[in-house]
Amino acid sequence: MSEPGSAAATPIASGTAQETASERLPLRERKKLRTRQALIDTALEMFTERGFDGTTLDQLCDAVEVSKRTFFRNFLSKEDVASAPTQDLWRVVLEELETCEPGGRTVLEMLRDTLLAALDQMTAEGWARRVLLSRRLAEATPSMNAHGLHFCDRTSRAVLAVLHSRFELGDPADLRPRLALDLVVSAFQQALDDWASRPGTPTRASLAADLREAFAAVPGALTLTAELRTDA
Amino acid sequence: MSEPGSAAATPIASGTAQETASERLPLRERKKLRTRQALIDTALEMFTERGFDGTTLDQLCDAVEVSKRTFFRNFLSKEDVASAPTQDLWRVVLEELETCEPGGRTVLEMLRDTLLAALDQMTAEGWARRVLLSRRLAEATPSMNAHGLHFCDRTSRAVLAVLHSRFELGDPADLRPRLALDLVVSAFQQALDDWASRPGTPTRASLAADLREAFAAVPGALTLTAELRTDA
DNA sequence: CAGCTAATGCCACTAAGTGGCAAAAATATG
DNA sequence: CATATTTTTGCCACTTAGTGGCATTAGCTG
Repeated sequence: MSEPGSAAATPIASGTAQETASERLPLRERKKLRTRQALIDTALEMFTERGFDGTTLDQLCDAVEVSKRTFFRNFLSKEDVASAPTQDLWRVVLEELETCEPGGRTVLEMLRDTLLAALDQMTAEGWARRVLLSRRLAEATPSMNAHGLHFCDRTSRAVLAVLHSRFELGDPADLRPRLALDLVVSAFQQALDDWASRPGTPTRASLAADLREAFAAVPGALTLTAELRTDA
Repeated sequence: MSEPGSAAATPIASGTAQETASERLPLRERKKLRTRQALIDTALEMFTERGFDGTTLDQLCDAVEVSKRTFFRNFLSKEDVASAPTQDLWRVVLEELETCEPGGRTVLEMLRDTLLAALDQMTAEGWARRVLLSRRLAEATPSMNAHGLHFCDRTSRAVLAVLHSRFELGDPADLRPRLALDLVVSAFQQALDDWASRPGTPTRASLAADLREAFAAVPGALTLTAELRTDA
């Protein structure tokens, strides 16, 4: 059980009041989650410090005191461990999408709001910092960028499947839903880039602001025109 | 000289009339191009036959009678060789973009027309078939899909750079150009998917038709709305 | 405490990708 | 035509990502 791809998707109903969502699990599960988190944190640190290619899996596993075999029971690849933070967000997006109501909005607006709602739920300690490191690594490392893009693509298709299963979108061969979705992804990526390249310590709130700004620019993209430069 | 990434970007001015663009090169260059093309063709064949992961580089190199070292002087990775056909198209898109005139069109229209113009230039024998095989492989092989997506991303940025250098697009932090570009990429991918999944033997002309259709759907993507399903 | 289950560690193995250097082929030069 | 020069190739050794098998350990259950 518990294949690498699917994170910890087995949260047991909580007993008391406030819990970090990982408490009250059987000891075994908690231990698993701890090593998983240790791998993510240490990987982000080491990759940032010595570079992605400059860090071997053996070094990472030594640092966390875990066998390489165990690493691959938790993650699909070396790239995978470093992109885990972003994957958390999209997993929640998918969950949100399962229960949201259209309420007269366009698909684009609905997806934007879902994304923002999911972002509001990323309350885990240090999440913003992890996403930041992850993003910067992706920019600097081709293979990580490729992996992230691939994940994005798979997630897009999953989102599209949920849209089609829950909503009436007419002809399944209609190209518009995927165009709208790719627009959402584009806005998200762009917001993330801007957010990550800003100096200082970005917060979840500032990411939300960047997201809103990116979405606001969408309508203008269609009518944008260009003039030949006169200078240079 | 001649790094793996940059294909044959050194076409010498032709002497006589009609030439396949690779003639009249020094013998050495022609030989290089021949082995390169042999690697591409054989790779597409073997990958399609026995699967991408079911074919080792050693097997491919044996079949073409070339050392593995030579393979890596021509291509960046195992994935790279199989996505060469698509890369050819985008290289021409970039060239076209260097000389095109805005002529009152929107950026979106200009990019669409450039893409169609580039497509018109893909006259190499069997190009359509190669793209078809390449695309189907990408759909079936995660690592190839990731590689293709990464290439797309890099190319997008290159296109964006050309746009900014040649045209007056206002604030460089403006988000609209990239949104427009990602829309173009989305339409392209979608057209390619539809084209490749159609039965029979797709042609360049039918790809052009799919492309026009995809672009026609763009404006509707913004205003698309959804109703909750009543069935199921 | 005994017995079961599942995660882990260890070992050996395949295959992608890289670097170095000598052999060979193509081109330029006398 | 022979030779010097430059470019390309082949070969070999090496690192590292990723996988499969099996014994061991640690958490769970009656």
